[in-house]
Amino acid sequence: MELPKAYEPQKTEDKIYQLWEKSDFFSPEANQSRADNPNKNKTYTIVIPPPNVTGSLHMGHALNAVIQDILIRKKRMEGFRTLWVPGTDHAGIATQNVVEKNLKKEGKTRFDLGREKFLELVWQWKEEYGNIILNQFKKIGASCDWSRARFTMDKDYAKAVETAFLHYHEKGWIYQGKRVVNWCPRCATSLSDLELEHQEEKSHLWYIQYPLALRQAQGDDNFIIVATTRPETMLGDTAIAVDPHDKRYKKLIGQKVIVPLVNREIEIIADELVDEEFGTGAVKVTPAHDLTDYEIGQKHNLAIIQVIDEKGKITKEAPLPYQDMKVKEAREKIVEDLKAQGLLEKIEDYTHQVPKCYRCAAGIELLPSLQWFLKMSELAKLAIKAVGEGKVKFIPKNFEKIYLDWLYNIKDWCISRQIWWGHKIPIKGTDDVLDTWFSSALWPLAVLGWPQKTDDLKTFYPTQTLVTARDIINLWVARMVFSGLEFSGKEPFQDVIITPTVLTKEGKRMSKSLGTGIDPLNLIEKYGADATRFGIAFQLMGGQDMKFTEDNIVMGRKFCNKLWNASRFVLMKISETDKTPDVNEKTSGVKGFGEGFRKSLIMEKLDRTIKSVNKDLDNYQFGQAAHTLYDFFWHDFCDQFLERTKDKKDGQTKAILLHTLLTSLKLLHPFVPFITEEIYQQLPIENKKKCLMIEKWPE
RNA sequence: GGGCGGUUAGCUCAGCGGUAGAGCACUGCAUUCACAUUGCAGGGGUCAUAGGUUCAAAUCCUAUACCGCCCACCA
Repeated sequence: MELPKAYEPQKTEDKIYQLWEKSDFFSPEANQSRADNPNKNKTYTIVIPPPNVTGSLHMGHALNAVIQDILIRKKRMEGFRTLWVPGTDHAGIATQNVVEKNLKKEGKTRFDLGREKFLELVWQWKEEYGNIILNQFKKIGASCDWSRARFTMDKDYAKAVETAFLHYHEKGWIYQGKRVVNWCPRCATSLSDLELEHQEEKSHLWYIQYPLALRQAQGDDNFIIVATTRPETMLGDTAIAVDPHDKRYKKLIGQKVIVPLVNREIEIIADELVDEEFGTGAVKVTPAHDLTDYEIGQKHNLAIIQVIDEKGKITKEAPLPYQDMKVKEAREKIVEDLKAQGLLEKIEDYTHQVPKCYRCAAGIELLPSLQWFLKMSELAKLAIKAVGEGKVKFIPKNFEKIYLDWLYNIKDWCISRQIWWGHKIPIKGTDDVLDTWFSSALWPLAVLGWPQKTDDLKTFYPTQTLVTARDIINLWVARMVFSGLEFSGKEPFQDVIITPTVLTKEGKRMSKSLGTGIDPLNLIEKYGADATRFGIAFQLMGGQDMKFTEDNIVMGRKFCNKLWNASRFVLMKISETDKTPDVNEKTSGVKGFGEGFRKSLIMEKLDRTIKSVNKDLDNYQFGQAAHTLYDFFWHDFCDQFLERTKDKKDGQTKAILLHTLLTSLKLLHPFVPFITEEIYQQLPIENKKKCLMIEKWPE
């Protein structure tokens, strides 16, 4: 068979992917063809981190998919019953926002449509776009079992969510209460702490005089000054607090002051939570709109006056002139009014971190709201223990700290959201839906059929390896660990590989809105999926970040071409005689070519390469393995050995050529599956399998 | 404010106690014999800075400076 001179990925990849899909070897039922397979009763399962139905493939997904595919393909060749479960996440707020945005183009809001109609639209969106990203995973060569694809709002999945909720409820861990929560005025919903993003903002510290209700003795100040970053919340002040040890204010404790503009009389109280070093050492207390203030309020039995509502506007609890103003307007007017009354002592520049919604970047308000909470103390203990005892391991290990720090300081989880797209809270009279992460937390269990006692659950749970990004270690990974333990008694996975964050070459975050992203599909189109995969893998050297450069993909393409042409050479060389060398799975299986076969330099190097690649992959050192394979194949095999065979025609040389090529193809297959499969299909070997994908992995 | 990671050739990164390496880029030569997406040869680095440990430090320790990320109720 004549191979073209240059490898043409565009002509090969779809064809090869179809070959694989037709073979059914992506499913664990079909890939156990070898009788001599010592691993045939062992399973190896990965569940994909389900991408949001809003998105399309970005470099983070590509990186994530490449790693998982390398792992699963190697295990499959080792004879494990491998299962890689794909799927998508309904991504509550994110998806709802996308659909709302579309609606806005027609000048409508979701409230114009009503809940039912709006949800129909979201489902339509899901049907239309939900699988796009999964199809893009196919482009990159992902060997998922597509027949087992799941969506977090499938009917069965909803059953799992309901079961989990009711289980917690029965245990008394779920409660409803009015608490000060993070509120996104744009999305009109509560958010958990993990759903906030902090952004630095240049603002001011306003120093405001609060006049004392009773005039003090001559010579004393007749007011107390507080410093605040949020003057507008003074409308809801119900106390002034100072550090109990602060000598400056000792004699004022217990005195009353008048809240300017509001004319409410409030008390000066003492509380340990106040830091005498900051500002003036006196702080206004607004229990309705600040967590620390809320805490102080609880201790001192302060009234909670809500002056900001769910739309980010000033409520009727505030004086008339400010009512219905947006927070920002109210702030400006209040500062002006204070100035006019001579109560504004000074304004300082002040830079601080302000919370924003992680889905829409709107400024977060803290306000009292009736929400559902999940008690976390016992669940956190489970998750801590799993990592503490080494049942769940993070790679790299230092990410365990992020996980543990969060769990040690855990607060109860606000699980209700006031949006429409999601799992409804299974309690009558509640229209709220669950935090999208409540359902994601059940992913490894639910995709395998839990709470039903399915065969899949029995066979493939717990899974082995989770490959994910570090920004969802707590949001997702920690919650999967305690969910898995609570509902099955088993950790949902053993190893958690935290992938590097893909940055631009300049070291900036890749972002769609900034236009700094690189579309992996463009790379695939331009260089081929294998080149893209190899380029990515080559760069996976264990750093926390990865400044992405296309140069590596260029390298990947060159390497694939080298692989292609070396294979052409070997095939030409072999066809110089009629006799096809008898190459078996093991080096020793090559008959009739004498001792020289095993003792040749190239065979020794091949052997070292096999050992090295196995060791690296066992330790998840993907980049190192790729480098080793590159060096061996290009420099040892092509530059050295292959050059020296050009004037040789003996059988032994041919056997070594074919054997080394075949072994290299096997080792390279997890990295560059398409081209290796395409070449394998052309090899004149005995006992040829239907696909390289299920050939025996070299050990 | 706390924590984590980074700072090595023009660029992206390995090396982590014993005479500086790879890919890409660059220079010269070769060439239609698997591959020009090639081969051979080569140029290029006081390994962020300052101290310290050691016979020996890019590599260990301590500071400092930038860069990135995570966490945090200093109003």
